[in-house]
Amino acid sequence: MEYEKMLYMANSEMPHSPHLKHTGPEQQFVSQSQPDPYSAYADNFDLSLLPQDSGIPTTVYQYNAPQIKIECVWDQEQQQQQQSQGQQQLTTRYSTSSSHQLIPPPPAYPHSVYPSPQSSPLQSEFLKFNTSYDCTSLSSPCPSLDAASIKQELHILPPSPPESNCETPSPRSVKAEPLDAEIEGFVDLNSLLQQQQQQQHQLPDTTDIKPDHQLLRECLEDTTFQKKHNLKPLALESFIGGLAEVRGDFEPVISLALEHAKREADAICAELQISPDPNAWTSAQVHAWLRSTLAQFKLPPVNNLELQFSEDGTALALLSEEEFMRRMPESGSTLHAQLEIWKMAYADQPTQQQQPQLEPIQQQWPTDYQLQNLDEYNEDSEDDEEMEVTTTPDVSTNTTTTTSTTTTSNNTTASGVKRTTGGRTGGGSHIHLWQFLKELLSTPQVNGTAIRWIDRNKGIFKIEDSVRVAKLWGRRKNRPAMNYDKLSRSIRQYYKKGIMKKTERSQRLVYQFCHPYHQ
DNA sequence: AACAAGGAAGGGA
DNA sequence: TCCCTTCCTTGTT
Repeated sequence: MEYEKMLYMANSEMPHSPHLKHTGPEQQFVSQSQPDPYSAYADNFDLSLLPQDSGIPTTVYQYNAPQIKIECVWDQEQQQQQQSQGQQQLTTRYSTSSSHQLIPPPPAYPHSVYPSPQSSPLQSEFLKFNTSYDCTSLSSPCPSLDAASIKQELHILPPSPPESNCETPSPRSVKAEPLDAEIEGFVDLNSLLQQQQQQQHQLPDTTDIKPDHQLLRECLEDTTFQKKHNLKPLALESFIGGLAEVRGDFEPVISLALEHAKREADAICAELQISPDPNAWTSAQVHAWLRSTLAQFKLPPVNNLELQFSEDGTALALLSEEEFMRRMPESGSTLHAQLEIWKMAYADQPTQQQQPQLEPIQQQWPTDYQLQNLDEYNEDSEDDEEMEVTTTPDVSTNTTTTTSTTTTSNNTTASGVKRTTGGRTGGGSHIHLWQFLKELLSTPQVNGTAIRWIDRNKGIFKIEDSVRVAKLWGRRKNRPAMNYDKLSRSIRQYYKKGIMKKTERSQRLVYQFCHPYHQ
């Protein structure tokens, strides 16, 4: 169900324009007005074309999720048939689909699970979620985003931008080979269908049997998510022109997922009277958050929670997933992943939203308006003038806007290194470059294609996408002309200051933090 | 061409 | 004064 969401793009307008619509086996696209603009969502997935049994390619990379829609309805036989019927419109519309057909996963990978060489906490969490997921919950009329769904959406992150010089494969090439560890993902519909069939076999006499992909139908017909976020179907034409053009469309989805996380967190903040910034939590607030998250995910309560976690928020944020797992084998992964989402969500906030802990109840996540600006901030716009514009948060949104302050929260980490949580002021930021790089490194789910750890213990990291890292740095500092040449010059200044050093074996784009800056 | 290294000048807090 | 930013040259990959 999650990949379905990727087909809809956040849009500020209702989808008044005619929809592409399947009308049955003929698969004719017709233009018609819809009383309910969302009613076409389920129709876009003509499940009658799916075989009832196995034998269909249901394991797909998330990246190519929209392609499953094409592939399911567009096998070769149908193509020939429809061409012979002279359905010029459809043929034209899908004339390039053959070149976009899903390439089967490499044979080295198992059918249902593509292992990730560097499975992130979020990925592992999703895998856990995927394998233990109760199919019946798919039909829930209220598909609120839980952590797993957010995580999955976070893993649809597009690869590096076209102008990038990194080695990240393009969306086209990504289909044919193992993906970058940080962006690969999959949807195993086959396992879902098998679970559904098993349930049907186990309950042969129940009247609740749902034939003909009823489960998927219910999922697709459930437009609560789309209505809630005013989403519209993704125009298939955009795929004809190449996935590169679609790349930017994924970013709103990512922001949407982040927005969900932030809003959920916002509610929890209000309930627990805690800051949205985990680094600002006291030990008691850490315990409150842990309990709340355990309850939220219906995880078993942990005995001696206070004894197990004596850290404050700053120290908690530094704990590894392994440490979480060691302390809480059943829940550690989920809690760590959830904490990563909180950290990532808070790190993305503009400075005016990052306030000291004086009034935690007033600390809010970005408003929709600010998230929109965040999208602009994240996208690779060449229009640098746009970034110079300072905006005032829109008080008409449904979150409370607080009085703007330009406080940058400085915390001291457990290692004693001063840590700044990435605030931005109107004219740039006081964040140091090395702190910014660590910030990027701390969110591999988002920035793993741009910068990643080579050896975290030694503080060695590699800039995979120098252009992107430089752009991110320039945007953070409000320096539109920033490029890697300048950024690397700044990094080299750290050699003299003892913040960074050259690696033993000099490698391009590989740097190393000096102790204790990488702690 | 992209990157590495480093000198020099200057700006902003 | 610090921390970059910007520009530059030279050398390497």
